[in-house]
Amino acid sequence: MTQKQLAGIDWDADSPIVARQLIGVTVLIDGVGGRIVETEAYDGEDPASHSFAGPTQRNIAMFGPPAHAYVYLSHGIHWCLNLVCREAGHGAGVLIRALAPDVGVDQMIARRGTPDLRNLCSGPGKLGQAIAVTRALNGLPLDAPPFTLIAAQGTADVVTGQRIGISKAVDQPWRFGLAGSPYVSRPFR
DNA sequence: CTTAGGATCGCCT
DNA sequence: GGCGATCCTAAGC
Repeated sequence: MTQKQLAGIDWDADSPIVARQLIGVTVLIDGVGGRIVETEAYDGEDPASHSFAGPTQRNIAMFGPPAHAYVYLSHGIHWCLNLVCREAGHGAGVLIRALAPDVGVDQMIARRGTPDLRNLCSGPGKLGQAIAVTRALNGLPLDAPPFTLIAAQGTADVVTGQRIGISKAVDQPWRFGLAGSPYVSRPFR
């Protein structure tokens, strides 16, 4: 399997396309994780994106090859996971906002400190804590350990909405979710 | 159920 | 020095 076909995703496509395709894909770090139920798309020409102002030391991974990870620290507290797409140089990526906890649930419960399944991975920061996202993962390829990606089974029923927690390009409907999932960070409307 | 504020630190100006 | 692709808690309705 070539990297561009990893998990059945067209990694060279624009980030909204990839963000939609990622719904239902299983992502694991060291064998812990689950099915992606919520994503957000970002792009180098998108004012809300970290990559909008061009490459910097922090966001350099977004300008690297697709199917790699971009990890950043949010509000000094939360490590958040993005998957890079398009060709190198575009600064495009997809923020993983929520998972359905499937594999290694006990470990996720221990890391999060709550047994509430809906509270384990329902948000980018929570998910980062649950599956142990760290700065060490920044720039790593997704087709090798500690990452495991597994293609979605069948067709996912995807809903769209406004991205959360940003102040620019608020009208861009680049948030994607699995319809009816109890594990999204906030309901779609 | 909705809103408001604090925590906390690396990055950019 | 200011600010954030967030989360948690507390208080108000």
